Amino acid sequence: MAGDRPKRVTIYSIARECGVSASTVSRAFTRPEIVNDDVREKIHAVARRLGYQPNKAARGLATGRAGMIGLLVPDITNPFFPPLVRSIQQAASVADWSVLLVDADEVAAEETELVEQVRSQVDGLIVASPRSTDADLETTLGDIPTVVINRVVPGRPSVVCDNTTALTAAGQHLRELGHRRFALLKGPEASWAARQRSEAIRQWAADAEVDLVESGDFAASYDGGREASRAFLDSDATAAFAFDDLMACGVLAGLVEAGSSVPDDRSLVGCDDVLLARTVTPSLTTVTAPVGALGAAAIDLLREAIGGEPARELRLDGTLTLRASTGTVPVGAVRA
Amino acid sequence: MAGDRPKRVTIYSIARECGVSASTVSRAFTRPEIVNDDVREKIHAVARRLGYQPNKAARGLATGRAGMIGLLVPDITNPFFPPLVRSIQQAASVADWSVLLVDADEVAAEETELVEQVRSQVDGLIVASPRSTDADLETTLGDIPTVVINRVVPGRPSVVCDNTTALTAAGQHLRELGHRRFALLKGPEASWAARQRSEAIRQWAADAEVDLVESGDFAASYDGGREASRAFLDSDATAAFAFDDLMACGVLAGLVEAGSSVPDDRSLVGCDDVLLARTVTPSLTTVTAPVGALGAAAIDLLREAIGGEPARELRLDGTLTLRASTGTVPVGAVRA
DNA sequence: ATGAAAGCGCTAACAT
DNA sequence: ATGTTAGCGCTTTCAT
Repeated sequence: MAGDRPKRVTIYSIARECGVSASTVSRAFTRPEIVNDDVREKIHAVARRLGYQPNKAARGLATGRAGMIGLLVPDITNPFFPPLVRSIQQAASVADWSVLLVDADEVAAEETELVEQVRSQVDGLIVASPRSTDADLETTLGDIPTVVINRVVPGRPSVVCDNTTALTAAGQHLRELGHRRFALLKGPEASWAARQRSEAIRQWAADAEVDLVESGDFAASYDGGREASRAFLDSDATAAFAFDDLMACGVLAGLVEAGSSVPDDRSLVGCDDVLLARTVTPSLTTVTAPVGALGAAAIDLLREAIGGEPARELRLDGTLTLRASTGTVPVGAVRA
Repeated sequence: MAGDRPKRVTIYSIARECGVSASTVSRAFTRPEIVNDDVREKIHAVARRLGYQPNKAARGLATGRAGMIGLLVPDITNPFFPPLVRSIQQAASVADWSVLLVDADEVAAEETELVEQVRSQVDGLIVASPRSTDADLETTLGDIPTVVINRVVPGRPSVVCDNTTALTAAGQHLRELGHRRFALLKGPEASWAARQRSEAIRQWAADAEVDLVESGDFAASYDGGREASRAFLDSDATAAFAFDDLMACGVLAGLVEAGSSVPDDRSLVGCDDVLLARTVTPSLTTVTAPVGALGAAAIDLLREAIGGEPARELRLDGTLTLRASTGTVPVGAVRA
């Protein structure tokens, strides 16, 4: 019967077993090169045999480095975030960081409180698409190294997915399909990304000299999209930009329910390219976000921030992905 | 300019500021009732002013309680998990636990290694739908309090969603719609839930005296479903049970592509009732899992396990949710 | 190259 | 009710 681990395995138990001091054991793990080959081998062997795992809390206490980062998301339930969480976690683990996930449940007030709670236990923070105001963020974040995803906060390192180019391309695409009147179904005003996307589309519409009717903001959810579909129907636009894919799916459902067919009667483009975008019928023309790169960049920036390097603002371009939700404008729809 | 927090705020800085000992400060937070009202007030006031946050690592070191639990999921990207993660996190936070999320990326070998890594930093573990074998789980888990979700592991507390009743109801429903020949599109053999679901359906089919053709196992993913759709088409079944909604969506896509219409030509039922199930066209008849209750129960069980209480095995019933993917058997499809 | 000792921030006896 | 002290497991000077 192997595996009779009586109590906890610490550097002390190992030290005793090996006839060395605890410091040597510690060194054998943290700076192996400075301990003699034979004793290092022995220590490692014993450690493995005993199933030793360094106590991160203790190490953190001693070093001031927690070995953990906090990841704050507004809504883990939103399909945009799980892949992002994964990519961040993967990048974090190569930097030897665990990830403390915190879900704010889409309420801004929670965000600041939650940050307050985790700040003592982490080396740094990644906050994704926060809903709080800049001012609130600034005061609760204080001097804890933080990188912001999909938002730009003055003085903080950030990495955003820039959808401007792709959204412009989407507009052009629709224009070539004959559309001249567009609906902009706006996302939550509190979302930086929503504002950025709206601005990009506004800009494009002005340049392209097409009509744009804005409505919203709507919740970044399926139900928000249902609501938005009414606005789409009420406008006499033939094509719409939804804030994100989730909302677009709701719009789709609303349109179908109202007897409007996509893409035959109306065209629709989403944003983010979440799983849903591919599985919905018709599949969504959307802007694909570079989620993997986003996560990796966030970790890089965080490392820099902890190292005291100046804050950088990264922008990674989304790319237009053509699918089935966009088509030629229906005959007779083009106004005089 | 407020906010010049010189160094770190500890119980000592507060103690000094208040002219009391550190222990009193500590007590003011951990057992407020045993310290005099006036000094408690003062301590709290100063703490608030200085922005004191107790250092969880230190507290954990001293108490042996980490204030953190680990949550291991096989694939955060699978839409079943985010709502579960949320419900667990909410339940955990009322027990004053933070949640360390660990994504195994669907590879069983990772699971044991990841468990190894976090076990030292958490009070307990919740492992959701693990893919590892019982034996592997048992050895890596060792004596760390653990509750298992959607799987039964001898000797461990567990809470599962029992889909037997609902699946049986689904079968009955389909039978009433005239279906007599069914396809069972099986999920990953390593998944306990998959085996359980298959068994339930097998049982029902035998009792109901209908034909059942099994195929799989298929990956619990959209692509797995695409693959499974072939098997469905090859069998001459008129209705199929997919392992889960995600797979069902893939099946749907495969059928559509092959020119088969749901529910006109074939019926399909999923399982879990993830967001996708509602948004896909046609929306999926599926078994709704009580995700909130699952999370709450898991935390309860974990608390019990940590308290040394004997392991309980909870089963929470899923409920059948009728939607648009099931319909009457097509004329002529009923065999002699 | 290794050991001894102090200390990270906190809690928990044990005094008083 | 409050102060003193020791110690959680680890790292890190400082000696040797």
